Amino acid sequence: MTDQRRIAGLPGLGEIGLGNFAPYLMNRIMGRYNASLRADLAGLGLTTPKMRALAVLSVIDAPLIRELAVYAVVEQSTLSRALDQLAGEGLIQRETDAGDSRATRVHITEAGRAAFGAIWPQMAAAYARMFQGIPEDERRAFVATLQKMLGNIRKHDF
Amino acid sequence: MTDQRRIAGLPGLGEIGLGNFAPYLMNRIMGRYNASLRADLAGLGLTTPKMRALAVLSVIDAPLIRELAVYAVVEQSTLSRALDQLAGEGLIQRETDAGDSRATRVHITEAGRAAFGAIWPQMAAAYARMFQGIPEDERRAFVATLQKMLGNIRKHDF
DNA sequence: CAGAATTAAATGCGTTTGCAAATATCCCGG
DNA sequence: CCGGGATATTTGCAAACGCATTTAATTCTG
Repeated sequence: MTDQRRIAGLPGLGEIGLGNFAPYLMNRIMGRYNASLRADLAGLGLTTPKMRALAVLSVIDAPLIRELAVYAVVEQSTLSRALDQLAGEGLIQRETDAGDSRATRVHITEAGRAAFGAIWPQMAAAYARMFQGIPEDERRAFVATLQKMLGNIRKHDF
Repeated sequence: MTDQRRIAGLPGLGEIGLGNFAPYLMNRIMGRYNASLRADLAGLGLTTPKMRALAVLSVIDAPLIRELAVYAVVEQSTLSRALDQLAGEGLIQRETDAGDSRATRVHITEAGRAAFGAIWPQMAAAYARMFQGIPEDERRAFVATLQKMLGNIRKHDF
């Protein structure tokens, strides 16, 4: 089967090797990163979608919910429910868009910024561990490649 | 708040910028990659955990379930149930380990290889799109950095 | 070598998720 | 300016998930 595939012109996962297949490595790394963070978040009454919404909102002002869903990498229905909770806890506010009453803009509150501030050190620590021993120029090249990849994904919209 | 953080010596997410924060970019990219794949998988009666198990098993022979969980980046309890389904569909076989009767080794069947073969082209296509326009040496450097990162998180076990 | 502690895997259970459908609003062609 | 189609968000619902616990077997310790 593997041989058939290769003859057809498409190298199989076996030929590439798990440890050389970038999407595998990225899932593996982010799986750990996210699982680690989730444990920390639980102690603060946060979930991954809630934290991601706060993270984006700490940087982007008053996006529409559908934009926030893209930035935060959360399904819109999941985000909708996460925002219910965040609003109930006073960490964000929803406001109907001025020019389009279907749409909703989301604002972070001071309490929301404080909540994100409380987890940021753990995120930064996980980040630091991840890149430990990797020199600055290599980090920059890595991020530059990621940015190209994001551009590709956006363009092709998958 | 942001200023307080910086004064304390820790740059905030605002200073770094979402688009320069590697974990954010990686989550963003893999979020799309995984969501896209999930849609393709649904048509084949597969879920992400089932596909990941098959992917790893197509490359690693007869791992223990706990090893498979690590390689496949799936919670052990989730994997246990995914394996129930895969076994029911004849795509894998579970076998008690010879030297330790608590442990179970998992084997992929020919049908399992075929099932993975059916989705691999889509995975490969998503991979190709992701790295479109990125030259070979840059890809190699990127993967090398990922391998270092995986080493870091493994060593520190988070 | 008994029994405590550890490890592997499966399972119970409440929560979360994602898809699809519903609801509400907007935009455009005729 | 009316109706059909598009768009923004929410919600219903069944499936999936993850944590904690259970069951079973192994290993360590005194």
